Amino acid sequence: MARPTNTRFAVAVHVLTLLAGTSEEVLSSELLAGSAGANPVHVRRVLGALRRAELVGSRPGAHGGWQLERAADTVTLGEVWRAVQGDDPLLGLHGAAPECTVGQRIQHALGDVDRRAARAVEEELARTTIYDLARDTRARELEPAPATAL
Amino acid sequence: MARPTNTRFAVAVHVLTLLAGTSEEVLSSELLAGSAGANPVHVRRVLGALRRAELVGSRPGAHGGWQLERAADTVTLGEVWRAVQGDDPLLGLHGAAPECTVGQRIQHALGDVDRRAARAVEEELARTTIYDLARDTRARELEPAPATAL
DNA sequence: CGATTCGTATGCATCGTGGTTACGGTTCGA
DNA sequence: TCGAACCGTAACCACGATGCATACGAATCG
Repeated sequence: MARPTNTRFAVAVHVLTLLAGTSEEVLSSELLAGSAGANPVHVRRVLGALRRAELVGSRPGAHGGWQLERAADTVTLGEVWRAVQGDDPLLGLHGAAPECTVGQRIQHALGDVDRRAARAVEEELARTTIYDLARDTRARELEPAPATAL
Repeated sequence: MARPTNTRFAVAVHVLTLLAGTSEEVLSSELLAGSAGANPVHVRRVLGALRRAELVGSRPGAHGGWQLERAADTVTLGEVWRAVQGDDPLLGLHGAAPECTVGQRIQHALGDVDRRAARAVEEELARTTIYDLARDTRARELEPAPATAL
């Protein structure tokens, strides 16, 4: 929740955008980590989750690396979120007193609320694709840096 | 992010529901903490945020305690979320390599995505009020415990 | 066979979270 | 007037999650 020092989603989006925008066949985790500001092991762990979701593929060995498994405009941020986040609760739960029936009811209701909120997030994130980000990034990259930058 | 061990929102909703459902004038933080499965200091910290949002009020001294400042059916969970969570990022950010313009663009885009997701959560949460929870809880409390209970 | 890169386990430092204790201020009632 | 009951907040501590560093094995290419 809430206040996540959790960078997995951001790293995943960052890496996927790079993979979508490159002309290379594959990119190494070390290169991706350098751009994302993380270390290669962390990037590989995140990419492992994305591979289980069949969003990316990897090739070991010399000249190995990572590549997109699907067209960038079919990969929504909602899928990325689900791949990285799973079914973890979004809002956070708590442990009410077990002897309090009221507390149990509230916990149940909060579970519903949490699921609805998680679905709302996924639907909102589904409105953006990796291609959208790669296109925007590339477009701005070609501009001569607007005077109103920052 | 989101794997929040953060219980503030849940505690806040729990406590507000209790305040909405009681016939007492005020409830002490010790009583609220007992029901919510937390300690009084934590509850007071959460209630402090809710008071700053003018959702609840407190009265010190003997026979003091907490009470709702507004009608329960006008307090949405979206307001509670905002009061407790503030503007903290929902999805989590990361620190891209500063020398990488692509990374900066992605971070900027992720900021937009995060704000949109946070707004989606608030709008979804705004569909439920404390009164809804208090009513459901009370209604079920009066039932003779359904046979399919767990 | 050696270099490169993935895959994963392990240990570690850091930080957020919540519990605990403590102390001061406020209100009520004896 | 004084003590009890509460709020308000600070300080410290323990626990768990997160991410980094290192290491080692497996796979692939030259």
